[in-house]
Amino acid sequence: MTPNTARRKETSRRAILTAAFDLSQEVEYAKLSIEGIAARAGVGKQTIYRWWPSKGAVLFDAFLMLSEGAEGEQPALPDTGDLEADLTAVLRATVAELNDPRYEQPMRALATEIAHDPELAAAYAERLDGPLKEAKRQRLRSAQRAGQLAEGLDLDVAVDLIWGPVLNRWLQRGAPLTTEYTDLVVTTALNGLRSRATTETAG
Amino acid sequence: MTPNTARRKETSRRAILTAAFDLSQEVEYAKLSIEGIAARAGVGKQTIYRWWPSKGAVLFDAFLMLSEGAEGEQPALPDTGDLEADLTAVLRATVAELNDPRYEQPMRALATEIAHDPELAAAYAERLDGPLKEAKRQRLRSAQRAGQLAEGLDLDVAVDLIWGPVLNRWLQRGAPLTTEYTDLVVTTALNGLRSRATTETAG
Amino acid sequence: MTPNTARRKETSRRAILTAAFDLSQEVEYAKLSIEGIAARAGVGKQTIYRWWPSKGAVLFDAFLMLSEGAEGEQPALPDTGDLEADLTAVLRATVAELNDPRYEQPMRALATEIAHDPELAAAYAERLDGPLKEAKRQRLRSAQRAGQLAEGLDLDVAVDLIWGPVLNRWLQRGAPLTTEYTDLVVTTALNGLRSRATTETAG
Amino acid sequence: MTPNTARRKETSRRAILTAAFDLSQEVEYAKLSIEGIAARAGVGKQTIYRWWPSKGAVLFDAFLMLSEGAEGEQPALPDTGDLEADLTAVLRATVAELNDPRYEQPMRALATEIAHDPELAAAYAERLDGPLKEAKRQRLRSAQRAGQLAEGLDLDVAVDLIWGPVLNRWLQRGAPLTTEYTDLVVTTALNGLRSRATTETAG
DNA sequence: TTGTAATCGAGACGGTACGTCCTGTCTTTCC
DNA sequence: GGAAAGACAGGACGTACCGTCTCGATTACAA
Repeated sequence: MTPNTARRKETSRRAILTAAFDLSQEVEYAKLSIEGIAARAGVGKQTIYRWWPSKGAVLFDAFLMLSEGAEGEQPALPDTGDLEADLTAVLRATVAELNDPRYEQPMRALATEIAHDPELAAAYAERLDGPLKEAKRQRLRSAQRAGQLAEGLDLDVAVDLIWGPVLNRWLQRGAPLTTEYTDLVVTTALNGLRSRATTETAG
Repeated sequence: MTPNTARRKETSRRAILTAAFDLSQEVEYAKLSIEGIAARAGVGKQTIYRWWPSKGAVLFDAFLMLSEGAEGEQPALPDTGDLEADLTAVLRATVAELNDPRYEQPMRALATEIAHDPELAAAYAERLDGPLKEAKRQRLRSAQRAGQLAEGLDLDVAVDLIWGPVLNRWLQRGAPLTTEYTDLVVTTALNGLRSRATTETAG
Repeated sequence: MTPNTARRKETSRRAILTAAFDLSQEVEYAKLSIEGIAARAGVGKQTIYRWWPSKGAVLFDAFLMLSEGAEGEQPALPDTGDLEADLTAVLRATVAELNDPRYEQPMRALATEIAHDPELAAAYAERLDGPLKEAKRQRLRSAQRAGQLAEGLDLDVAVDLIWGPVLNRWLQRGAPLTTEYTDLVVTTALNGLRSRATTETAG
Repeated sequence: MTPNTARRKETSRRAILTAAFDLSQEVEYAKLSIEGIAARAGVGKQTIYRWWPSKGAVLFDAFLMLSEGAEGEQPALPDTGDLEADLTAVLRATVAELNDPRYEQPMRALATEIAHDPELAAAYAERLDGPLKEAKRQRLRSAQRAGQLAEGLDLDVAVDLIWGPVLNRWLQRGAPLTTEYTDLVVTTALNGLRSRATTETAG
């Protein structure tokens, strides 16, 4: 039932993933079709259906191929010792990527597929977002060890507190995603919403 | 060119919106079709195409109808004076709604339509999310006036800092959305990530 | 369930039948596809599937359209009083048609569809072959009344005895279908296989 | 180019022919596929494509295998001296076979392949129908020598006059194929259509 | 006795067509 | 003129086969 991976044709696999990624930026999401991907890749439709369970899974693998090609396995955030500066810099890069016409539509496509497909979401969490999230946690852990972050801090929550607002604003298009906004998110997340005076004098 | 709203049949309009909402929870998103909505509503397809520009717009109006029916126009967050308790309670209610099988699929459907359609996003931001966001801002403003929140705080960012992580985790399915998580988000957002000692000595 | 014939688009119907007939002579039978007919006719596939149950049924209607266009309702065989001459002439015309490149492939296509589809065969027997067969019977009946044919003769069998060998040789390609052959079939069928002497002395 | 027959695997060949024949009676003609035959025979598709040029050729060989297995090489018609009785008996057996569910569909399948494939038709005429037709001619020749059939009779035409109507009615499904019909065909073919009185008095 | 070359089962491949579903438009008929 | 109904051209779906191809694994002939 599961096809024999050994006999798989690597050139076709790459052609499909490349076609999927390229088309997802060229045509609007609703018109991204398996038929179109197969045609662009010069491949029979069955070759796609044989190896991937859904359009979203193809897209996911396309991103995976890209990320594997680009990175030297373990990604890491910059660590200059200045956490706020480092986070600000990273988020500015993220904003640039999210607004980059080469990536925006493909990323929206993947994000919405994930929103409707738990299995795909799990794969994403594990294989694409996982390493990235670990890098983020590492940077925060480093700052925590240096006494810059609260001791009892839940690092997962901390990561969400910084990236959650940004990703949510981007995906839901509440407002344009700017570096001013992300800079402010970093500062506010680090300092918290509370009035300093209140807490400090209370202490 | 624009159809005459005066002659519009209200019963058909409501039937369409009800059918759209109901179907969006019954069938998986990919199988939600205008054809299906029309059939369920007992309405000609043209009646939908005449009044709405897209499937997402129908869904949007369906939510609008629901929200108008339920609320007395201006929504407001509870204000007991204890900000953390109030936010925690509100977020717990939000989690319950996001996880409610009656709303989860329809909300995901609307969210993904928004992610691909700027016009729809603008309508959402203005008419559905707008009043809600204003209520959130109001609650924070009240706390700010009471000296509980930092003076220079950007309330839009503050709102995002609390709701962004939650909505992002829900939509991207990074992990199950629990009240433990949202409670922690509230506390962490209010207190900030930084170590108190650090900031104080640094100040 | 059954589509509403009243709203049917006549131009599409004719385009489909014309395309079906034309393609059945241009491409080899195995490559005659509904998809191809729809494309040639400039029609959606569904329009074919809506009105015809099978490829053979389309082909059948194509022949029906042709025959209705050509004939003034009741076909008749020539009746000069000389039965053998009349039959010979008719069969020569039949041979010409069966060997005519415009008709050969379409007719083979229809014949083989009939061979596998009893419903289609019944429709053929009633609507296409029926009137023709009646004309053949009529001519024989006329000869019978004139005392030229045996009194107890079963006219259905008589018709088969003349046309059966011809059609069978054509369809099964046992040997080239020539007028020499059909002339001989007519003579032999009329006279019978038996030696005259034998029967007479036996009588 | 031509594969080496010496190395051919006989068990696969038989499995293929058996599967082809069996499937041609089990599934409707349009669903008879090389893929299905290979699967049923437990054979790679290439093994079929290596040795046969077409589906019809496989079917033809399947019939050939059957006919060689059953018969002692030269078939012969019964010759009791009573031609009419002998022909009637043979045709009754033919009718039984044509109506036998074990043979009907396979025979229709072969017949329609032949109708579209001249090469296959030639092979059929020579190797399958040839010996049978020779036997029919032999029986008629015997009767002719005994003075029962007209001297100048063309035996090929004579054979067609008897079997043509039967095969044509069977293949085109004009009407159910019964022994009453074939009995009548034999009698009528032998006696001819003409009125005896006419010919006799004319003589 | 051991290559070595062809056949074999298996099944992936680029394609074509299937028959179904839906899109967005159009037309008919009723109200 | 809006509405229900639904036919229409078109396009994508996911499946089934086509005929070709490549892969080891037999298998038989020649060295």
